[in-house]
Amino acid sequence: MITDRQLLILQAIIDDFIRNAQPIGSRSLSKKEGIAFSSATIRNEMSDLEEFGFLEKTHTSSGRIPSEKGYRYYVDHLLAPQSLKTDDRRIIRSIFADRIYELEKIVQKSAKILSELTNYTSIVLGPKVKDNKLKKIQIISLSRETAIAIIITDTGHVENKVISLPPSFDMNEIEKMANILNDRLVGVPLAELRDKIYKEVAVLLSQHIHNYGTLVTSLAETLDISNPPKLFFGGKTNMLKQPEFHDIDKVSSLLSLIEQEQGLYEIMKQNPAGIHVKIGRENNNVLLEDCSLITATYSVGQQQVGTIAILGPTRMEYSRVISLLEFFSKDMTALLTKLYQNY
Amino acid sequence: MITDRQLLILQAIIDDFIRNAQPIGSRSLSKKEGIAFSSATIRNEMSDLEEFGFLEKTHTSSGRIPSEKGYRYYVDHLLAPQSLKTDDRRIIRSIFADRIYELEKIVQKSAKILSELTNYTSIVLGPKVKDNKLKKIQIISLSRETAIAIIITDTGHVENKVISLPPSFDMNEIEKMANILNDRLVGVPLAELRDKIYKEVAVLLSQHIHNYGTLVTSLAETLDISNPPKLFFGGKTNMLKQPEFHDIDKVSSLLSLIEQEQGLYEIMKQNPAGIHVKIGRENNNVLLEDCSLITATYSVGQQQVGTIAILGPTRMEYSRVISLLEFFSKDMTALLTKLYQNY
DNA sequence: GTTAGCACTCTGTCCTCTTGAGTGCTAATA
DNA sequence: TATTAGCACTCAAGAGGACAGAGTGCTAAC
Repeated sequence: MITDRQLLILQAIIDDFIRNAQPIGSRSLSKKEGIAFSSATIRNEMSDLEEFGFLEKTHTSSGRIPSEKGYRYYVDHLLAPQSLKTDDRRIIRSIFADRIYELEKIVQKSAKILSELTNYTSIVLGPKVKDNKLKKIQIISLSRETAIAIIITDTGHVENKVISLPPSFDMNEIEKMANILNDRLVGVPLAELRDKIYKEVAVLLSQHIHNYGTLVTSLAETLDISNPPKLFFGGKTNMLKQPEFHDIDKVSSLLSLIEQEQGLYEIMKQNPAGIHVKIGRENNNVLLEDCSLITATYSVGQQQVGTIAILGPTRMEYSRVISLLEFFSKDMTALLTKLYQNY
Repeated sequence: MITDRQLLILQAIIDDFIRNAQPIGSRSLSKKEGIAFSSATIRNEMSDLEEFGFLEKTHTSSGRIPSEKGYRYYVDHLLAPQSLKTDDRRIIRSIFADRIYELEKIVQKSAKILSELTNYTSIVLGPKVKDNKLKKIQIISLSRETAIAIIITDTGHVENKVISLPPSFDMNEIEKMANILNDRLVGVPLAELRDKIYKEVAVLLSQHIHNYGTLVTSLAETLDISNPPKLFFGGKTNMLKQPEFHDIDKVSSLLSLIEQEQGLYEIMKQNPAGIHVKIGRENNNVLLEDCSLITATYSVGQQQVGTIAILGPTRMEYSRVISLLEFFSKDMTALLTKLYQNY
């Protein structure tokens, strides 16, 4: 079994490594405050910890560094729940201080501030709109061939799409069309609009509008708001500041992954409520082998709407980042709930 | 005076350096096709070219590399107008092939494709909306305290803003308000909306609407669409592939510049029509000392609406990039003119 | 005016040596 | 029996030297 002293040493090593990014040896560790045993004793304990798989060596006579398993144990058992500095609280609160009504702007600003606070890369998966329900749809004619559909959802999200009109469409019929759409589609989740248009609206349109054939397809396809939630980033280049990423090739492929978005989206979207830590290879992605990803979710009322994550090296300040995200996610949820729940 | 043979040599050196990123010496140059003189002769000519300031050495016994002045001469006088490969044409045309009606999407896609085609970073300054004229404004109530203003411009650009309503605002007055706004503001350039609201609309609102005081401020401030045009990027990380940016610190500060946007925006916004090349320090920015920026503009009809740029190392394939941008800007202008001019 | 030849220079690479920080093992100690 | 001191050993990183390769500038010959 693992002893208390071993845990003390493990914790000291990981804390030190997170700070200095350097392998740490028995002698320097023995000089640390709170460590009262000789370097020889520490060597023995380290050797045991290595056998358990919590530590690794970079070469035979180097100091030890934490292994993935070591970080995992540290995160699961050794993390002292650190309370946030008032400064940090204040800065996070400032995100929500301005009266901003657009969710996207809040999300964008959050990404920026979280990356500045942590010096890592922040990724925010914006609110899922496709679960939102249609509140109102407006159609405004633009030219002979095009009109704009403005879609407003129950959470206050607004989206506009250009729809193309059939060649000989009568402008007077726009209002009729809008009425039909509102009549039938209000309250329908955005993801189901397309279906509903084909199934219910098409019939009605055929009764009231000339030339409805191509119009139905055009409507159904443009109102199909199944576009995945947007990803927002902050501090994309913060990775470059970390000593473990001073290798151009590593950093290059990592940044490509970030820029591509697709890969990260897959990772972000499957996120259960609460705070989760994925360390190194737990991310199931070669490019993220040396990274850890800490995710948190935010909600409107009880409904979880988005995910926020911090991406850093495995040698990440877990404690601080977790506290930040906890605080942030609580505040964000509170704000969103207040703003949008009663629509 | 500079002789024809010197120009031939200068051109050969620059072409070679653009390809291989290695200083080039007299002997290897003498082996090149089209160069019929001995290495000694070339050495003499190179020495002259260096005296003129067109070439540099990295150290006393190294081969030569082009100086900024060398590139400048090359771009101004030696560039053979290269015609585009049909492949490239096809790919650029494909941007405009889909029936996309939203300008932003076209711009975004352009940035992506141009960066893929060149392997450099592309930057597109989106259309200036503030010169657009208001075509229609719609107001849709959202909650007790908020409503959405939808602003449509003569170029088909749509923007929505949340406006906050005074506490005891009567919902029935929304339509009245919208009518007043439309009546007074249609045809007004977006940049002047704010002014016009204070000067003309305020009076009218005071006559027809209770509680108009805070409403006017709220309207004026939210409808103030002086937000600068957006910047779109493609291939932000392409810089990392260039051998001259294999230095982390250099690349890090350059990417920060790109991520900040502000600096680049300043550079992009002041752009006269046509294609322009800025080499190294001509960019007036320490971080861009080793970069060249080639910009082109695009228009709707006669009105120039945006700028597109390619950012690469000074050792850039000027000829190819210029051809690409020329072709692109012509096509883009043609498409936009067709789509939006007759609104 | 052009070219051949030669002495010289600088970079990059390879090798060796040395130092310092670390380890593991063994024997002495509390 | 658990801890510590001591010692031999290992490895990385840095310094210094030797050397090959690619280049230059200059001078003299063509």
